[in-house]
Amino acid sequence: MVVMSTSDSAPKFSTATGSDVRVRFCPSPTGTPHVGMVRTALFNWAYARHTGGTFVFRIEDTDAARDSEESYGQILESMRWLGLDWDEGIDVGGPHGPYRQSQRGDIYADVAKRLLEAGYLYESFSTAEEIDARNEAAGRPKQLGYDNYDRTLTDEQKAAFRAEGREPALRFRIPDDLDLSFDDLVRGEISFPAGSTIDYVVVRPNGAALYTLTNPVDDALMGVTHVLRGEDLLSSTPRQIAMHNALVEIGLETAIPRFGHLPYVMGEGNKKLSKRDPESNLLHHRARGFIPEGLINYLSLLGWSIAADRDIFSVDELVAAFDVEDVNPNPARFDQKKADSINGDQIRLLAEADFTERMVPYLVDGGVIGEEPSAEELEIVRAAAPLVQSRVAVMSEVVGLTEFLFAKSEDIVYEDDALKTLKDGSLEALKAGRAALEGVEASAWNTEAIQGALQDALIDGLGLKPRIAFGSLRVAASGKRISPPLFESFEILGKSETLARLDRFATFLEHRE
RNA sequence: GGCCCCAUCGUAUAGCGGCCUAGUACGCCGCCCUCUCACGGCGGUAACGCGGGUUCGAAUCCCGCUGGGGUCACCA
Repeated sequence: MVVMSTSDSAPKFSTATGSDVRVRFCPSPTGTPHVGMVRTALFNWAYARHTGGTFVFRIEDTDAARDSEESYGQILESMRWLGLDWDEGIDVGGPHGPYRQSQRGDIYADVAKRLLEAGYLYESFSTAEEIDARNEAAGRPKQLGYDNYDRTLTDEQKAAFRAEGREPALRFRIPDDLDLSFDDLVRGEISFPAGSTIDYVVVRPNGAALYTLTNPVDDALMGVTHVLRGEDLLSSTPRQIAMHNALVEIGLETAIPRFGHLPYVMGEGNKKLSKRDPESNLLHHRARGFIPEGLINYLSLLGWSIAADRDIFSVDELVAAFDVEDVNPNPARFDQKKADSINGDQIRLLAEADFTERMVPYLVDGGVIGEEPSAEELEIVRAAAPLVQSRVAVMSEVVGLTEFLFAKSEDIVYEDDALKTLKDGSLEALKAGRAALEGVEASAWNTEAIQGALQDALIDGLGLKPRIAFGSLRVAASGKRISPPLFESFEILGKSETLARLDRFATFLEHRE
């Protein structure tokens, strides 16, 4: 028996590897940047950098009703903040521009015309209401959707519709008896049976091309070899492959891109992390104090891992190790605690000077220092940095931890939980401590001297437990139960400010009795 | 409902037939360090959804079930 080869009609997928790899990130600018979107951008970028290929960045703003310039700006800013640079696309240009789909209308009109002439597209006059009505009349479940009704419209029928003033949408004709299969980069072989994919609209009656056309057309024109995108697009892949087949046939491209569907990023419960959820908002994470290194590190752990026994790594290490084929297909939950922990680890890895610089905008935002910080303020920031670097998981925490260093003694607020830690003898310790510090020469006012004086007077002299001895001093200085190391803090405050705080707190305690 | 995807500690993952009495990290608990809190160190808690196969041997391969998710727009 002779087995007929089907290879002539079988789809030809890209075989590009190494520096021939071309991937793209193509968000549509609706709403604030979402962590799932960022993770998609990250994996595309990492794959391009890993292979030495090309990373294309284009914007799919074909829906004027939903797209916004604000969102566009936020996406660009986020990409730059994260350091995800692109080789072709927005702002940097390239051979296949423009890279905003809203500026490529003529291109889509031309391709649609060629597709229509070649018979891949047909005119469809059915409205959603008419389709529903027909399904109902035929006892066909409404969920089955479009019924391919307009495929067989005669010229007379079309003319009649036009005579009524109706203009057709353009639909793509899905081949009837062809299973649509592909080898997913992260999931392996996936096949959709013939008949499970229905004809879909690619151009509106007003001539506006839809994502269903613009996305594959631009991938073809821009030479994209690997499409790495969210799992939510998985079920639309068969119709895109059918479209790519047509694009190959009309000579717009030579091969179909390979597809890889990245797992969802889930939120609480079992739902996709929604746009409403603050955890999904990249800007929110940045405001809280995620550093790019931390966010990238954590996000790459959602569906991927660098090694069996390690999860803290640099962006360079990610690039060196990343391969889409290693991506895990199951959905991952966004775990804020783990994310914070990873971010804290990355913060600790920062050089002290780098960390110091990064503190500044958070301190400005927190109202702790001025928009244009004074030299004195910056000096305090510099001195405080090493005290807090190992104490924060997110940068915004530096505000609460250091604000007392910039405050005036009269502005210190003694917090309730701090006051509760005070035991009998606190006032005595406070006064003894004050006396001891009074004896430290202003010219020798440093951590060692401060610690020595306090140690001698309170621990050795009065025989107090360190916890008792220093507890009240801590509250006096910061008003809080938790603070950076005491002696260092006193050094930064300076002798007179330190004594003023001890005096003020002593007065406070006496009046409270 | 049709079609598709997914299934290891609470979470993220390692594991791609024997190295697994299942490793790591976060979380949680305990201890140590310690002027508070962190950092750091040590230890503990906790998982292969179920049922059939295949195999000398299965977390790993196959089938079924169950469970979860997605998608069925003139949005992207």
